[in-house]
Amino acid sequence: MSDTRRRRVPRPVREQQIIDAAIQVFAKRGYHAASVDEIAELAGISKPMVYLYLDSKEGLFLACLRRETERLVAAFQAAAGEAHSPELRLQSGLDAFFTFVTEHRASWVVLHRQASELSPAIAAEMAQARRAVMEQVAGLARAGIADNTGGTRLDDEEADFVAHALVGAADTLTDWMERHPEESPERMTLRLMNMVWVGMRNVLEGEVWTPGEAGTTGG
Amino acid sequence: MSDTRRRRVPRPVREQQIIDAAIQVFAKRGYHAASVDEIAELAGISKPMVYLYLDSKEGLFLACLRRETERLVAAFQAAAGEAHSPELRLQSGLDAFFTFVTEHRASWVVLHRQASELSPAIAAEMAQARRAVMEQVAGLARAGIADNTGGTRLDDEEADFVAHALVGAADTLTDWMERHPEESPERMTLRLMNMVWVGMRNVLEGEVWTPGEAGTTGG
DNA sequence: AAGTAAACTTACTAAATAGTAACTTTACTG
DNA sequence: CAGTAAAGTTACTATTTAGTAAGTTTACTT
Repeated sequence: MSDTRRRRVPRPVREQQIIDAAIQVFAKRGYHAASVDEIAELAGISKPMVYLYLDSKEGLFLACLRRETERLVAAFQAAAGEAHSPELRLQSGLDAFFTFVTEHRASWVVLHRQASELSPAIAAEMAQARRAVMEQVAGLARAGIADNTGGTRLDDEEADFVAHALVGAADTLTDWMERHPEESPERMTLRLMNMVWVGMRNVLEGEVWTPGEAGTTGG
Repeated sequence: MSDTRRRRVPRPVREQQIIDAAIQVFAKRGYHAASVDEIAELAGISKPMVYLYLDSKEGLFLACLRRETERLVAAFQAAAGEAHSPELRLQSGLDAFFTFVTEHRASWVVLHRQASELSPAIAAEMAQARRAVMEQVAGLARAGIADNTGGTRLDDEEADFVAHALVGAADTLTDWMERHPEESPERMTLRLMNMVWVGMRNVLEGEVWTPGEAGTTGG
């Protein structure tokens, strides 16, 4: 309402608007089915502007990928950095993740659900972005469990296993969240921690689950 | 070597070969980037045959989706059906899942990593296929936990939460498996059960994880 | 060994769309 | 109030690729 006909937007602002639009369209259609024309239209400009500012469709996608990865990792780190124990850091980090995904659903789709159909250059950058997220979680898992058990340290392989399981669970749980809009990110985190935390300790303590011993360890 | 120039294959056989090829190409390139020409060439025939037998690109993709979903669900059910307790059924089911994914990696990519970029018709079928898999796991989770705790029953919402977390974890763990080829499906299942099973019981028993109580319940 | 139906091909059309060349318009500066 | 650089446009090309029409070849029957 402040300015209905605000043409002539300065470049840095326009670039972000283009990326905003691109994220929506990429998420909705997928990389190939997304047309640069549609992105340009949603951004309120014509196609050549997109090419002038972002070089190519691939460059545009990479810009989206970079910006959103940065935002997600920043949110995760900011949240985890505030907490005082490793366990609380994992909680805060998961919380930040669910909050981010709730508020930027399209971003997450772009970041995570475009595994195939991409050029090698994009695939490489994608893998790296994924590794960055995974490394955050793996770090917390490793530190958290080591702390709880008094010094024993998960080796990188096991921490990585845990991180993959956690990120995967969190990812798919975003589908569940869509059908349960009443569920807050905080409650999502609690539920997931409930499911996973005790088990994570078990893995480390050698308290192995074995088929057939159902119910003998608990309650 | 049995027959170097085996032209003129009967239709049912050729159809399966086309679907085989399509799965590889769809998994490698994604739905849109995959060209019917490439699929035809990989199948050892020319493009019009694909259209004659499978109607359209969409029909071809749906055929892939249906056949592989059927196979996965069948493998899961067969494995789970053999076991005698709900807990063992979940174990067997997970085991079957990891085995399937190991042996048919491309199928899993097609089934699971093509969320966007699809026509409404395909998206609908995809969602249904996903629900079928999810329902298997949710059923086992519900039954398994109810059994262990002596009759208390997870409501559908919670069983669904658990199922989403499990399927999501298993999905992303396939990435981890790729970098750990020495890890058998059986060991994957054990690790995941270790991480998750005790926690699942906790969720149900109201043994709530709360921030700050780290390490008070365990060893 | 014809006859025939199923298996298969070549060679096209039509549409979509990434990317560009050549231009026009606005806002700001001296 | 010119001059100019940044912001923006229209109108094209070149390529890719889903889908088809019209024809050819092989295997199997009688």
